[in-house]
Amino acid sequence: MPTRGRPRSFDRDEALASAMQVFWTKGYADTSMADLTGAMGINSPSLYAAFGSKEQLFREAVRLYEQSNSGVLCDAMASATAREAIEKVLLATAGAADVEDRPTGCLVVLSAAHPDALPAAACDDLRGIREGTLAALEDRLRKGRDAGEIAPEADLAAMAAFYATVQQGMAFRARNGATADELRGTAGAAMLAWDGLAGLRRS
Amino acid sequence: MPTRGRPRSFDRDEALASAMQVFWTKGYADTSMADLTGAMGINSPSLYAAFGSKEQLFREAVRLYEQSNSGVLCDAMASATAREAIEKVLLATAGAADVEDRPTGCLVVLSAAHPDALPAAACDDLRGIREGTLAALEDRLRKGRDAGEIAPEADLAAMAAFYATVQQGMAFRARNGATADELRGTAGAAMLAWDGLAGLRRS
DNA sequence: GGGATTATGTATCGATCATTCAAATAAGGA
DNA sequence: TCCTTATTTGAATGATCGATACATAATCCC
Repeated sequence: MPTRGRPRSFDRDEALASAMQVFWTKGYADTSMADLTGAMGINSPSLYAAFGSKEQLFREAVRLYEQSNSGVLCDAMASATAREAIEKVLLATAGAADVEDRPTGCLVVLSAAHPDALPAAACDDLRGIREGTLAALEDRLRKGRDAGEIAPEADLAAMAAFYATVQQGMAFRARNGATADELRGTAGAAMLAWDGLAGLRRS
Repeated sequence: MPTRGRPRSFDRDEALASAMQVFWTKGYADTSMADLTGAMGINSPSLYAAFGSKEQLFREAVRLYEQSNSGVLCDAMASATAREAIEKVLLATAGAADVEDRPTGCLVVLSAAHPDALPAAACDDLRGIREGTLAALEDRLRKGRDAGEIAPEADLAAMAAFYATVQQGMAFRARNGATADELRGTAGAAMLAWDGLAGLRRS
């Protein structure tokens, strides 16, 4: 927007990405301004001019994270069946543990381990994202039920909550060293509950 | 031990329990000495004299937490069947969300969301506890397999990892407002994977 | 009661926290 | 070229961090 004045000497998007990595790794409370300016390669006045405050920078980092990952969720939801969609989400979560130069475990989940340690607005942002993901899962299940893949009496909210819980648990395990293969095993285990949850169990 | 000198004016165990609650709620990084001394009702020199440092106090709080909860795990493991044992663990985890005057979610799990933010020794303690829990689950599964409840070819490590993952996910959801009933639903959902995991699925 | 010993409250340490001030610098518009 | 605007660097803000020094208070042993 501002065409006048001294031009910014750093790439705002790159700096934001660097900040996201730091928050992702250390969490909000334990990330200091020195950590951020060091990783971003700028001095604090530049950070404040470009992002406003540590809290606003965090919220923007969370937004970037969410935008970077929403594609994966959408792709998974676009699968032919609800079962495939859920399975893809879990497998994608597992596979992320193998990507190099990338912190392990979901930023949105891990950041919310101690909500009281977060600024209220940031906490609300995170909850909104989690609720959005949960709603996306439930919506996809509903479509699957309408398509006859899931019994009409199935508890779709409980089903979505279960798979979200598994995904969140996988985030913790990934953060603490679990390999992608181990997590894929867990994803597969969770899918073994599908028929029972979907009311398709042959008794 | 020291029978001489001025006696301590506070109950060390009570103070430790208070400290545990603070660490449990806010996490290690975001808990300040002021938080601790306020909750414990003592001044910082007394805290340092009795506990050594913030880090040592945290580690002791973790030990207290583990001791307070190991009974529940042992009781569950003592169930007649491996299936019951696992189910009891999950239901106990769910039920804890309803207990008043007690932070929600597992301290050991939630504290490990950002391992880099913890002192190394404390991080090792937490990992040890998690590995111990995992080993307990797997041992109980092995006993169940030996008793014929689980197929010989079942992957016990993957099975234990799955249920540990669910438990960790439940800890996270409890921390973010899930009710005990919602969590019990998730526990029940996880148990629907049992037959498949145990190799008992009738095809 | 006197001396040894340990805990306590107050007051503070240097370091680091998030944030901002001030002066120098680099661009566009006239 | 000079003015305006925006960003830069470098230093410094008050607050809070975890951790202590010191003098006082309370107990036991003798």
